[in-house]
Order: sequence, then C-alpha cells, then structure tokens
Amino acid sequence: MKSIIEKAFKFCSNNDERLTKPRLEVLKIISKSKKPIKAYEVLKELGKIIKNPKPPTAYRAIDFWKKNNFVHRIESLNAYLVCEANHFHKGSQFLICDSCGKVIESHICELPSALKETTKKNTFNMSTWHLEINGICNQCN
Amino acid sequence: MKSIIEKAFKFCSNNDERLTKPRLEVLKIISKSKKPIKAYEVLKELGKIIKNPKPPTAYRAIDFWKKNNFVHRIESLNAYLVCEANHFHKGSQFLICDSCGKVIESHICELPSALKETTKKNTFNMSTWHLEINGICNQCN
DNA sequence: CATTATATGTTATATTATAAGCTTTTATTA
DNA sequence: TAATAAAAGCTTATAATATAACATATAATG
Repeated sequence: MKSIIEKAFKFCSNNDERLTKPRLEVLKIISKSKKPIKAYEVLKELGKIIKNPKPPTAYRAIDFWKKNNFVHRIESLNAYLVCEANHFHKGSQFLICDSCGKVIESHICELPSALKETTKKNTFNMSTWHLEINGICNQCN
Repeated sequence: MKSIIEKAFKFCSNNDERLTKPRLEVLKIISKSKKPIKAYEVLKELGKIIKNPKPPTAYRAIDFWKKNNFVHRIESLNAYLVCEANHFHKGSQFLICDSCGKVIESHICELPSALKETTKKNTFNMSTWHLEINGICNQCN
C-alpha cells in the first residue's frame, strides 16, 4: 500500500507537474490530519515549516491537489481531506459524524441508479456528483 | 397548488411559530429567485423593504426556514433555495447546471440502497443526506 | 398587567477565499 | 550556456461569507 505522498511523487513525475515545497508540505499536512482540515489550519501548520505563509500559498496548493483528485473538499465543513482512491472518480461520498467530526470516505464509483433516473428524466448531463451523509459514527454510538 | 408563502402561514400557525416581517420577507425573496440566492443578495433585497438590515437579520431568517425545511442550502454555492416538497425529508438532491447556474431539486425520499449499504457497513447512524450533482442542464445543452 | 420566552436590532469581528501585480523558478531551445 | 517563455509563488490588499455578544422589542402566558 503506497502512501499518498509516494503516489504524489509518482503522479507529478508521470504528469509533468511540479512537486514544489508548498505543494508537498500542504499535502503532508492534510494527509496527517485524522479529520477534514480547514484551509487556515493548513496555513497555520504550514507556518511551522515555511516562513510566514499567506492564504494564497495554502489555497493554491490545496487547489492543485483538489484538481488532481488527491484532496476533496467537504462542502458543508469548508474543510479538506485526502482521497485514498487509486483512480480518478467523478463521484464522492462522505459519512460525516456530527459527534466527533470524523469523516469516512466511501468509494462508490457509479451514481446509484435511482439517481441516474433523475438525471435522465431531466436530460441533465452529469459531470460530477458529491454526497454528504450526516449522522453518528460507529465509535460515537 | 398552494404557494410556499401560504404554506408558511399555515405552518407557523400550526406550529406556534412567529411569522415575523423579516421571516416573511426573506422567504418571499428566496422564493422569487429562479436560482439559488446568496445571503448577501437576500440582504440587499431585504434592504428595499426594511430599513438598513444587517447580516444577522438575513441569516436568522434563512436559518429559521432552513430548520423548518422551507429552504435548502446548496453547500457548494453558498446559496439558498426554497424547497417545494410538501413534507419533511432527511435527504435532498440537487442538479446544478454549471453553465447557467440553475438548480433543480429532485425528490428521492429514501437513500438509495447502494448508499444504505455503505452506512450499514460502517455502522453509521444516518440522520440526513445531501447530494449535489453537477453538469449541464437540458436548456444549456 | 407582570413575567418570561422568543425574536429582532446593532455593533463588531471572525472566518473563508480571491484579485492583482510583481518576482522567482523551471523548462525549453536558440 | 544564455535567452526566453511558461508556470508557480510571493505579497498586499480586500472581497465574500458568517457569527458573537449584548441591548431592545414583541408576544404569549400566568
């Protein structure tokens, strides 16, 4: 099982992308976090490594990883999480524990048929989908 | 087919909630909008009706309607939309057109079984779910 | 009508995110 | 290797979104 950092190195060399210091450090920071981490928390952590970073430095790096599917944004939390999938996917699903804040990513690749029906009925040309399920996790129950 | 405003009157009288001026006007504003409307746009519209309203006035009213299922928040847009359902529901689904910005709400009441499986596998006690599907709508195609 | 609970008004500020212009780094190629 | 182009980063400033805290007003209830 390759670490996400190793995957990132490989991805960048394969795709002619630059694995710069802010990018690498930001990915490390997000991947270390057990829970979705907020941009300004990333920025704060980044401040321990590089001198006095500003918001755009964090946001640019986050956007880079998001664009390349290494990081997802949990919309309802304004927070970011690494993606463990070994492939690109146009759908993401998260189980968000309202008690402890932990988020589990589930990996269903296809939009369920009941929902496909909906897009069909509306002749809607889907590109991506994003599902957030709130509730109470295993450990908090 | 009852208008949402009529439903709001009925709801408030049935449930001992106050249909105050900010609440009523905010609901009217959101329901008039063809697309999800942002809090500060609501606030701006509200300013045409009541004198110099401040953000909390808009947010409080939005929260009230959200809590009572008259309004949904589209997380990825930071914007609000009235809900046409005639019942409470713990799941919501939106088709978001990335071209024109229009959002269609779909009304699937049950979480699809593929996703139920996920919650089951994680022994996750679901309370609500929220799905956003991005793509290109009918009219923009 | 006094009490209590709920809602609103107001001021201030917190949080999240991006625009714009300039500099540095990297990659390409003359 | 030097010149150049492209990409990424740095910095300053500010935009956009949201809430805390506390004073005042309104409505419901005993």
